[in-house]
Amino acid sequence: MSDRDFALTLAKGLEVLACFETGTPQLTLPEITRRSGLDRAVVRRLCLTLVRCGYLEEGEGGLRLAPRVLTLAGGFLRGLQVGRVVQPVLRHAAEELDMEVALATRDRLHAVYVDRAAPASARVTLGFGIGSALPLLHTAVGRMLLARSSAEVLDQALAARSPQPYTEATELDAAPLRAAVETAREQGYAFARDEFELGAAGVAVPLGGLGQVPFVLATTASVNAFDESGRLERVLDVLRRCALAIGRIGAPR
Amino acid sequence: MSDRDFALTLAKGLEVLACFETGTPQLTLPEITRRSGLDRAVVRRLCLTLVRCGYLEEGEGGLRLAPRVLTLAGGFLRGLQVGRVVQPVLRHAAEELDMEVALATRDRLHAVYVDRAAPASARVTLGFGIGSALPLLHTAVGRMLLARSSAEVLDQALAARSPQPYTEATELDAAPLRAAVETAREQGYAFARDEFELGAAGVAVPLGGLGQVPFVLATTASVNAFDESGRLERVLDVLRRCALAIGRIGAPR
DNA sequence: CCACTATGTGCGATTATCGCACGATTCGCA
DNA sequence: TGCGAATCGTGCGATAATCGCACATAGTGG
Repeated sequence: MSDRDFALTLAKGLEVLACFETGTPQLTLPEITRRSGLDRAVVRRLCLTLVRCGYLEEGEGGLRLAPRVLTLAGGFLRGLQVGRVVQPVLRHAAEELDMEVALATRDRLHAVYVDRAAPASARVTLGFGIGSALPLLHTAVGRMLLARSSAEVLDQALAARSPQPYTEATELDAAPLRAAVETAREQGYAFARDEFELGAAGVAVPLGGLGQVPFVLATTASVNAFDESGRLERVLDVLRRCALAIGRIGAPR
Repeated sequence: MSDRDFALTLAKGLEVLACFETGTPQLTLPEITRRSGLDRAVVRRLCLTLVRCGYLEEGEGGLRLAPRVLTLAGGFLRGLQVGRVVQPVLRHAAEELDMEVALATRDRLHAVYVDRAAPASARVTLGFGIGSALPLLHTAVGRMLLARSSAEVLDQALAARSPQPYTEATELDAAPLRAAVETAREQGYAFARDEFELGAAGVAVPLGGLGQVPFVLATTASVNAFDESGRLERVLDVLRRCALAIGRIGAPR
């Protein structure tokens, strides 16, 4: 049928795995069948394979991801030297700014946290950690990532944007969204507030990149944290020094 | 050939992915061929598939894991409510003890960090973060996990233990290792020092479990942090209250 | 009691996969 | 420059693995 160099069975198996990316703790066989659009018998056999390979495990009334996927992610993180070089820098910046600081990259049409640090004073968390996926269009991280991605990606993101707003401040029109990304590219940083979470604001700066994929450094805080005059400049300053300290990610090997 | 309910191609593809778990940043096609033992042409086609599905990306002279695996791990973590409930508890405990605190589980024959927090004062890090894999036999985390796993797992771990010691203090004989695990089971906590990293010591306590797989709470510090009399008791006390606060993991859904 | 949904699995046809083989290319080293 | 080793790309025929329909069972709720 399709390509000679494309293992269809593998792709379907990965498709099944991807059904769990949404964070649903448990999925039943019929649910996976619906989400993937594959044949019921095929899904069953693929799931059995995934269980035997240790990527899924069966709970009562459903399947869930196994710790195996963490080990895989660990391989990714170690390859990037996240534990040794990134984490200390983020921690330091988080304390200095008294804000949450994160390193993020892009997976398809989402921004994804690669590492993250919060200051000791932080009492409340938004619940985003390593592997959390955020929208590209309505967050500072996402817009900075888009500004450093190809035009095609921006088009795809706009085409795929959800018609439901996250908050009352969510921008839904294409033109202003394009403009926001363009602004981020021109001024070298992105800023967004209230569009994704009411009361939250974020700033993001670029950080070189690994191959095609851009990385960015971002910080999140409650909106009023940026009210103070000069605060934004200070945040940008710290983030940029932070970016220099981390350097070209994954480069030294 | 083999089972009717086992997708061989999918298993081989996962095998290829698993080659990257060791943390090697880049792998060339011939290297993957060697590690996996598969046919060269097969490896090539599987890798092409993995690239097209977004799990691998091609760098100069090699393949590496793509951010996609992070998104997958994010699904696992969200399913466990790690971001919202676990992380704040760990952070609090880390500050209270002024030590690194981690939640870990078992993947095959390794302990793997599910989440981790370090106190603000921490200037030096061992470089272990989410997804890091630690040996089961020579760490406190690992021994507590073994104490809560089946006897078969312990046997497998002993059979697979590396003949090279990590440090001069690494216990290599089977009998004392079995005894250490048994001790951990009896006294309800595990302690280890110097066996994995010279100068480092760790304590671990159980935390209920999700299905078959046990979870444990662990803390790490330099050996002399435990010299002070009564310190161990205090650490155990905090860790156990921490375990209660997290509760039966993944249970409330 | 029936309709609906979930589940397990046999089996024949299809076709995707395998893995050898041949050829091109690059690179290091003499 | 020229040679050998290693990497790489990819036809192609045979094989066997996969597909997906179909039948059968069980649990649930109206």
